[in-house]
Amino acid sequence: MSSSETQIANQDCADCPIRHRAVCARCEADELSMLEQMKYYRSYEPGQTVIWSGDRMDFVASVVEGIATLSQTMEDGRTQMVGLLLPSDFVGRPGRDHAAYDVTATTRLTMCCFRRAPFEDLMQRTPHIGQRLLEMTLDELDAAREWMLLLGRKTAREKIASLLAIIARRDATLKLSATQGQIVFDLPLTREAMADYLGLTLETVSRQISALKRDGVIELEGKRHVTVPDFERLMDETGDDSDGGVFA
Amino acid sequence: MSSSETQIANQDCADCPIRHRAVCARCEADELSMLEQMKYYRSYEPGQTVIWSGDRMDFVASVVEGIATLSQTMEDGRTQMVGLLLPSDFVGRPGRDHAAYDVTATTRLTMCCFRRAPFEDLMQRTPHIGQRLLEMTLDELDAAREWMLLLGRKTAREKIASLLAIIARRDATLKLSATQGQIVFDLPLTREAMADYLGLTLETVSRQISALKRDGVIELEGKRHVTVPDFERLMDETGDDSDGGVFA
DNA sequence: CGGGGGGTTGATCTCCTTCAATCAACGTGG
DNA sequence: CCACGTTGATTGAAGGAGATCAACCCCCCG
Repeated sequence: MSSSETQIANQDCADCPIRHRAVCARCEADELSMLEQMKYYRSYEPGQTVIWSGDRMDFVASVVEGIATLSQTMEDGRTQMVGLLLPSDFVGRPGRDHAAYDVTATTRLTMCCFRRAPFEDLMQRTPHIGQRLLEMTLDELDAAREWMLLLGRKTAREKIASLLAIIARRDATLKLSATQGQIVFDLPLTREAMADYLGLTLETVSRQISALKRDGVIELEGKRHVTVPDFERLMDETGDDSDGGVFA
Repeated sequence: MSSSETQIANQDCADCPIRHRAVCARCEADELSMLEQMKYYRSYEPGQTVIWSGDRMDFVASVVEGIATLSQTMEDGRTQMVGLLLPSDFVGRPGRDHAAYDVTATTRLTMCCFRRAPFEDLMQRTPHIGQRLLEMTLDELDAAREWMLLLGRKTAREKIASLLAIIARRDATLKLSATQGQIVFDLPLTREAMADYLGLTLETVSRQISALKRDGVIELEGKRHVTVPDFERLMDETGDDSDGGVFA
């Protein structure tokens, strides 16, 4: 546990923004109240480390608000992001008492935490939690495999386009706007974080973003505010086939 | 379903080589007999495709014997392996009726199959299956993330060394021999398959294997038979830190 | 003997990294 | 209020790791 995190008041599960998508999504009223009793919130500032790889981890948690990254670092400092944690995503692994990755807040972050032992205990008695966690883990596995294709086979330009497309699509779904035509959003990551995610250097990231701007695929206002005039055009740059991705 | 696969006689679950490690690992006698009633075996020849990405998939299965690969291909032919399926590994996703990846046998392959609907049905009533599947999926997710680090940040030489180390270690555990000092094993993959796994070209794979041989890290007899005179030396070439990997 | 699959090696090219300078935005202390 | 340092980003020049294109080898099999 890091020193400068803040402990904040619990919110009612009924009003929780991630109620229908997190590990608790399938829980009945009685199951939910069990979780409600044991939950507690923690918040972190942008840039703050939630946990270091190898640290003892006595809790599991759901991201309620904000964005965090999951990353691995080699001895010589090379680092690779292995996951982007968005609201409703789950942190920690039942049955594992040490963190396997570094978890870092990139924006202000609020997490809904459960001490590990009681959570695992409840999971044994509540199939709904395990079922939902399985579903979420399978989704993460698909995402990880999609990322393996990106890391192993895509060009720098395709990597950038793919990342932008993913963020754009996520943002559009969140705002309930259409994923076609013009899309506007803010980048939640620094150039360095993007580089760590994409297996590139930050200079290459910067150059490719400039190139996409020069070619009219995107427009930039400041460093972070992005306008995609034609989402289809962006998709063409990702190298993915035109249809819906994993499900052909 | 491919045309030239063979249907073979069922084996008794009690004698099954993967009984204690597959999805069925935690099942009680009664649960096991339910699975036993619905299971059927299929075999495939080396090089044969088990299923194509996008195909309808009416079954799930466990690998009983042999090795298969899970891979993704882009329209222009670039392909990336996203998983290596070894005995006891699970194929297919409950709740998904189309394959998300190409599955190909690299050796002669035997799978223990279950039709999807009855399997999902049983899974609802049998928490032991879901629990074990969750555990296995979490392991796969860890493996995928380790592979992301390899694909995104390791050099060609480190990639080859890492792959050799993984195969060597797996082989040693299988033979119950020590993972230190001299290790001998056979490569289950062609140079091309290795390239697809590592995000390299087959030429680079060949060159780096030659380099490791030249430097005395490995010895080759034929194209496939490998001797690692000093496993620690090989580990030094992987770029991973000396201690146990994911669990620091 | 011919042919093909799998593998090695060489020459060249290119995309991305590396190293470095520069810039804009921002905060801070004299 | 301005000099200064810091952080995040852009851009340039040079170099290198790995890709690409191509020739050739080995071995098995029909």
